[in-house]
Amino acid sequence: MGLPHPLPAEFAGPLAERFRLLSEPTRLRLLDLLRDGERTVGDLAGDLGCTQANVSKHLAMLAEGGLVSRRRDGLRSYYGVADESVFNLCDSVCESLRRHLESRARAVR
Amino acid sequence: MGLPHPLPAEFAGPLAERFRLLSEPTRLRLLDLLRDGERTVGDLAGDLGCTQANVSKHLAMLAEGGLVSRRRDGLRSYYGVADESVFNLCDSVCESLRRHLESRARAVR
DNA sequence: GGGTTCTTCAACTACTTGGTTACATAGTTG
DNA sequence: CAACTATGTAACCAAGTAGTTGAAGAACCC
Repeated sequence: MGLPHPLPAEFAGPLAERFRLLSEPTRLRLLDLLRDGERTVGDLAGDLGCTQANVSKHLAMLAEGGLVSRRRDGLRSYYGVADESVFNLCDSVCESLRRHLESRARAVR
Repeated sequence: MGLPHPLPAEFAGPLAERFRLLSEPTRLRLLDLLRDGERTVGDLAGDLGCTQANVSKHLAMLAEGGLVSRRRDGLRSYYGVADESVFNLCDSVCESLRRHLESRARAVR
């Protein structure tokens, strides 16, 4: 388990791709909005204040990467979180970020 | 601790920035190469087979984000991992990726 | 000092991508 | 069927960025 070391170039690509999926504020907010349960595209677009087409595109990316799931019911598509582990990831990064900013602040002093 | 929910837009930006730092194969391989200890720029460039300028630029980004540290000694700059938690992150993502690919494969069958 | 080596900065190119607009598709309701 | 609604898709534009090349900066040796 874990990563091979040294990391072969073939592994670095897909890994980076995965991180890239999370490197966009709108996508992160989408995931967060889905945290409480399934939502429709228009619904999410309303909450985020951006166009429906834009949201649809981001959701398609997330779905392609397996982070969200899609369920069609009549007119609407209901999207939901497919991989809860992303939230642990975000928490981890948040902590690391906080540490960094704190040491940054300490350095200024 | 943890992330605020709902996630405010001001949080999504820095969080995404952090993920973006990891969304590049060359930068991931650099971090991996540093896993065993400090290395110099030219050294790393040799291992990766790319130009020194390129490596230097990537390292500067990682340093700006607090993921690597820099120590100057005479002619060379020695870079090292400043935040070991990135490796846990990579492991997590790797696992999630593996799950996704497996379910993908199962779906094809 | 002059010369050398390692590192970094600056300008440039090619590519990627987030966002919008407009249109197409599919389902629903009258 | 026709009107309407929700979603997805294609074309396009602007901004950001990875990589190269060339020159400048910094520390060592003679």
